Amino acid sequence: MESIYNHQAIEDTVQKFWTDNNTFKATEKPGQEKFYCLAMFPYPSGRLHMGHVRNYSLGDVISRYQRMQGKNVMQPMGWDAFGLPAENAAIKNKTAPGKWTYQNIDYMRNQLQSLGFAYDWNRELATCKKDYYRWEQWFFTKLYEKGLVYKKNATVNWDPVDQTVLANEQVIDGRGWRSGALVERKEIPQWFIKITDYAEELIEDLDQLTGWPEQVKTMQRNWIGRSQGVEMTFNVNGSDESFDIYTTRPDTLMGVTYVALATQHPLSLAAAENNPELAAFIAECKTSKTTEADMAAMEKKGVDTGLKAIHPLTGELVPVWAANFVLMDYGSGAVMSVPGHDQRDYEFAKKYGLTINQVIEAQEGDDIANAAITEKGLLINSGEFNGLDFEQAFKAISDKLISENKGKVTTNYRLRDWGVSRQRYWGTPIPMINLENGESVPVPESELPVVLPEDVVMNGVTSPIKDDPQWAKTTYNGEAALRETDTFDTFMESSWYYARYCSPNDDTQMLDPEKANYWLPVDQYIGGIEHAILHLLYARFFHKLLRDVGLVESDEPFKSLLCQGMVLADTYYREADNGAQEWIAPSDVDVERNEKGQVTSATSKLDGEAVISAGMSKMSKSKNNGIDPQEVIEKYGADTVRLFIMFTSPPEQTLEWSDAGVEGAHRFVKRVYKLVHDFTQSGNAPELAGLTLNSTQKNLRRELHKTIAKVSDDIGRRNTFNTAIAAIMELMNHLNKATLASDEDRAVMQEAVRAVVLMLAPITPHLSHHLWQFVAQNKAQHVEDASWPTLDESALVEDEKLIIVQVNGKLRAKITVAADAAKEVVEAIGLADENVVKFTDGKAIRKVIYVPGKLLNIVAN
RNA sequence: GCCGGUGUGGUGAAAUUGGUAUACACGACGGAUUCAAAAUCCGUUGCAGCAAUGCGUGGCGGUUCGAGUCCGCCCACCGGUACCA
Repeated sequence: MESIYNHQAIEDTVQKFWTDNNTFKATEKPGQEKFYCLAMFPYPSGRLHMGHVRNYSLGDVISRYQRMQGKNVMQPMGWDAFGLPAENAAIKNKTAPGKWTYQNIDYMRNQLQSLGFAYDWNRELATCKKDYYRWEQWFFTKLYEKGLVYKKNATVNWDPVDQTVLANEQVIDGRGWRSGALVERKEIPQWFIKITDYAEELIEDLDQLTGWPEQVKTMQRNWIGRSQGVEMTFNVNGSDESFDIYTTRPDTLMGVTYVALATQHPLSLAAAENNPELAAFIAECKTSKTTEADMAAMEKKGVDTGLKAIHPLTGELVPVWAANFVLMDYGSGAVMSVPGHDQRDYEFAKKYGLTINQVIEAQEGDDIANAAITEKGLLINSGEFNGLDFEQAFKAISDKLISENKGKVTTNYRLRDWGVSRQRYWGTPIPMINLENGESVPVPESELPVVLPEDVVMNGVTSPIKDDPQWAKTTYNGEAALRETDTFDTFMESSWYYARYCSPNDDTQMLDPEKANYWLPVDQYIGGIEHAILHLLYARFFHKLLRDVGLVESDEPFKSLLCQGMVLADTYYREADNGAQEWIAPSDVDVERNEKGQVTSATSKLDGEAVISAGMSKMSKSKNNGIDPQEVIEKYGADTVRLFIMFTSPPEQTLEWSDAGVEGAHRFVKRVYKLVHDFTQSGNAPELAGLTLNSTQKNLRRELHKTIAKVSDDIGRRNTFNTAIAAIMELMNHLNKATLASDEDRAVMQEAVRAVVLMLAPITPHLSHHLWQFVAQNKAQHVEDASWPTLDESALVEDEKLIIVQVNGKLRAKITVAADAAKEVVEAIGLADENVVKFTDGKAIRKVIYVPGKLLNIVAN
């Protein structure tokens, strides 16, 4: 064994060993407990950043730990390869999205391999390959046959200058990022999948997911947003027209003083024909933002349509307004307004001088003159319903509406159907054909896949398959027809990749049910908390669709979920002439900070000009703030990088990236190497069995087994790898002070060194592989085939306990007592303590609280 | 806006079930080794105070013998908000 730690030589050799021996190839073994460990696959953005390193280190540590527990582990890796950044990069670098993507994959695969992750590379897949997306197309046509797919109009961001649809991310301050034009809302036909048909099951099955973080389940529950309410019809005065509204507060129905319609509601549009003010308002609203956050934050505006609606219970006429906060896409495009009891309606009514009626009793502190009374209470000013509480009023009012055939009680969901159409090139072509008569039909199975051409030139505006007059041309039943030129939302690909990994090369079917049912569900899924809703909800939905087509048996795809916190880095930008933001990498910026750490000035290293500091945000391609691990890997080695990222904080926590401390991790790795080296040089070490230990040796063994207990719990149950590493560091501090003089010393050290190497094996696998050759009992065994160290409970026994003595909750003494000392004994020793006496002298002892083996609190006054 | 989360030394963080606040590291300072440096090793390190001790976990208030942990209100930051992935 070399005396100096050479990370490069060790890591190269060990990685070659893994490759040559196919160490991590996974196969179905019916007799052995399986463990499917999956970290969310990356978008091939070009280079790994520290967020990836964190994500994949977590997955690898868990995989290797489970393998040491005797499980049949499968850990695959692949590429979420379709998406918007490839198009942008292609335009910028004058290349094709496909070429750019494949280059990135090659580079990033190398980076992953250099980090030593235990992937079964035989299962690698890339979603942009037709072998993959053909099955997605096939599945979509199955869903179409099942009636789960439909087409309807939906709103997109339209850039009127570039004549193209923009993603939300490409709209900055209401303008297109390239053209700078004011973006408009535009309605275009798009394909939808009926996720709302599964809303109930998606909410109910959250209860089965005991291995999921509560916060993620809460977010999903709120997102799906089940509510009980009443749907009712308002008739328009003096016409045959009517419209429906839904409310969860029918108890406030008697307080309705106006109703609000979407500006795109047919009644609003009709009323605008001879109302120039309304027409102007509708036109103005065409440029309003489409995202929920912008909608909620914008100023609430409206215009009176002049129409009057008939209140379904009182028959009174209430004004009908067109308002910018009501959306035509969602629900019925109309809402009832109760300004007395809804804050948004209240502010709107105050602004436009509309009537505010109070129909719920005020609680203490409420004042209808200042704000709406939004909490529930007894009804007033509601005629026959006065005095009823919420539940009674809900029932009485809904019963009345039902009996008069004007409404019904319904369960509603906030969740909307999944719009899967994108007007982009770099995605899975939607396998539909549009006929001349306006109908759409699925591409017949025999003609699948619909292949996306990869050898294209991007003009920066239109999708190449939309530009090409030939690509869409096809025939259907002998008639000329056109293919759909939209592509799928990339969440489609990421909704089933976890299942495809079970039979990645099957070219006869989407999934091999036998293999899928062996491996699924995923035992441990790991990914960023930013996917808590969309990706994880779509994947859960897809799994249920796969089940209902008969491809899998389970109800849920991911048994346990570990959501890592984002890795953040500073962001800097500069505004281009057209108002677009040009993001500058933190490594290219010189920063000055004040003593609070706030940025006082930031300048580009490239040209010395000032740049704008935009705070911390998650590492991403779009903000150009990813920190590439390559430099650190080369300098310190993969083991150090892995150890550092796992040590630096618990996985769920958001991490503001800083490499301060990476040298400390490296120092630790070197200390482990040196300890093992020195031990191997110290002479023959017998096995422990039969030896008699002195108290120093016994104490060291206790430290060792306490550490084994803690590390096993931290990794196996708590997923707190940082504290596991801290515990090993503490043990190392003890071991470094131990002598190796006697056989007994060396026997204890041998046990400790073996345990340390094994406990570190999931975290620093190259180091452990290398060191295990020198310390294993069976020198022919590789560390990948070794078992997790066993805890010796008998080594943990302690004769004495440290008791904290408090007076009135404040620490006054620490006493050591026999481990089995009775309360009376501990109390007597505690009360007699000199410093305790000082604080109890002259006071009456009111109470003594004893927490066995831990704490004594004396209450005196 | 709404939903979810986070806030503890100079820094990353620990305290697992309400029981010693700051483990383990980083940095800083002092020392050993060295011709010197790097590397390595040893020691000190929340703030105030000579000390006893007091104060101290974003802010204000509460529950409790005892609160970083539980409850209420507030502030700041992060994620999501349906076309970034």
